[in-house]
Amino acid sequence: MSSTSTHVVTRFAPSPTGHLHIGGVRTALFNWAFARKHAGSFLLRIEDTDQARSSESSTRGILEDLAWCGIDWDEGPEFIDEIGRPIGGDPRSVGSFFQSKRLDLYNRVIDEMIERDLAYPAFDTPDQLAALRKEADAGKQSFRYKRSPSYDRTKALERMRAGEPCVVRFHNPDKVVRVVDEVLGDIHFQPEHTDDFVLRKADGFPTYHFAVVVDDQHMGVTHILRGQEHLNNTPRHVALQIALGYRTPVFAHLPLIFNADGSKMSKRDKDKAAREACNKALISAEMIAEMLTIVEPPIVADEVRQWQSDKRRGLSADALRVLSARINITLPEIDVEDFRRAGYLPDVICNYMALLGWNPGQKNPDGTDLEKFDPAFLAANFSLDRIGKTNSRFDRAKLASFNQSAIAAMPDAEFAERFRDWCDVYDPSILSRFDAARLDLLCTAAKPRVKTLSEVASPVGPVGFAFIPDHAVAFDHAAVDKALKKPVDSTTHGVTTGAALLRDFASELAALDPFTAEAIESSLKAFTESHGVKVGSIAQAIRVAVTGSTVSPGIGQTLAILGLDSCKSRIDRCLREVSVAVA
RNA sequence: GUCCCGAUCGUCUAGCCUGGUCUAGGACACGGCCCUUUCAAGGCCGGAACACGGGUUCGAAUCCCGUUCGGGACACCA
Repeated sequence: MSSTSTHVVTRFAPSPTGHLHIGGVRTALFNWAFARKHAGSFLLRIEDTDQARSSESSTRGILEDLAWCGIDWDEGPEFIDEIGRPIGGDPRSVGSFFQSKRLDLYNRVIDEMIERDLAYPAFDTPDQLAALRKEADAGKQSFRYKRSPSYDRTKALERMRAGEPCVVRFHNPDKVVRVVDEVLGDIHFQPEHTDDFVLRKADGFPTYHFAVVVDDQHMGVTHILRGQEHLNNTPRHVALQIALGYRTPVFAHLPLIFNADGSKMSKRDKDKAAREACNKALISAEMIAEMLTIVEPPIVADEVRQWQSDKRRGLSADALRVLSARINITLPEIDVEDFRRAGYLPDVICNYMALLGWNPGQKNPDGTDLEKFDPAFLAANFSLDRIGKTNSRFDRAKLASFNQSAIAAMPDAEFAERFRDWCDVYDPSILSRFDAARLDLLCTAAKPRVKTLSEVASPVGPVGFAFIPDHAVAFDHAAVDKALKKPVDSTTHGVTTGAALLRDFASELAALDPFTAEAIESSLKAFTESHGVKVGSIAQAIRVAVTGSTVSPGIGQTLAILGLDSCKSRIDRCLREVSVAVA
């Protein structure tokens, strides 16, 4: 492949029938990286030839998702990203980038093909086709449509011109088709497996196979990187290209990505997880419907029952979100939007996805494999020959680990900014509940402990204590026993308890000014020295009093985040409850 | 069922093309220890894989064939 003579053009061509799937991110990313690497163009084309399933809102969502990932397209629908940068456009005048707006082109090509008998109208009804399929099935053969030898072309053309509804099929020559794939090598498909597939549907829209070939030609696409599920479509595309005298682009079929259990990653996984959790917890349809009354449109118990019993049924994204929050489960992330909401960083997502099927094959200075890199590195190092052949499983734990280390490596201020951006979109109330200084403290404490941004705001996350009202702190029994009631040796007070130490320390705390993490820590040091106790014995007592558990960030940070009033209130309440329990 | 593709630790993978340096390396996860006011992070250590069978060769994870297993495609969806 000579990189000097050809201007590389790659493309990502989603159909706008939903959100951008995480698997789509990798396909888009590889096409993007390949174009960048060769100083070519990456274009985005919207394949909206399925009139029933395509939607404009879905198109917008996909553009947003791609842009958020940092995958910018040189050509395609115009879009302004979050920092006001324009993406897309049509510098070579090859648009439109919506297939639904290219019908004239497809029809011109179809007419020419019919003229040359490269294509022909067919009038079979769906029922007839179903019967043929059934017949083939019974004969243990795979069904393939071929024009019958008795086909009367003249008559068929007359019927078509008379306006009789029909599809147009490709008159596929019986020839061996060779597919050259940069990942898989040469693959040969025998003539007996070719078929006369449909080029134009009865509704006048092109099929995927036809539109893709025409568009790739007319848009000058040189390299097609796509999922392996398209491998069996490729001989069709190549046969069409040959018949039409088109260039054959370079193909690279990417290995597939599955769930950890080997199942297909699908939107239905969210329904499955929610359904199983409801069943396990014996939550009735009525209770679920009750939880979902706030969803628009409201969902009634009958619908819930159907959803519970029928695996093929799905609840709306909103409904699933509300339900999962109410029953306190985490839904599996499937779409880019899910990962964004969960608080994964776009660069980390790109990094991790790139590793599923591609590997830079380089070492770090310490001898370990180079695995962590940014999009710029990918753009500079991406190559087809390092794409693997084996399917992979999506490992959320590894993604989370990458995200955690990326977060930990960030300066505090940057992390706080990222978290504020996240709040803006997903939970703006946090921004009004915490003043700027407290939010910064919270972020500093959370940063080394969270894997995602959403974890910062989670009541069960490492700084969850800050999101619980003072009166609602639940004191863990075992923690209370261990940190407050168990005897503690003090050189000045003899045998005492955490609770007693806590009472003493609380008054010192009240006198602290300023109430900062550093001041609290040094006051704590002084207290332990004067009382001759270990730091742990008092620190754990405080921790249990203000968080209800023995786990929290550093005690200075923990108290500073809460502020003096909240600390006092929590400590008082704890002491009260403990003494009641003791008495 | 037919066609197509694939096969290295639990998972992602390096190594394979250009056989020996591989008693197979790394990462995530897991277990242990250390550090420590808890948690997280960090440090150290550990268990863990060439699917199987034939060939070629002095020598095979690497090349060839077969078996098995896994996956994909078989629409007027894309």
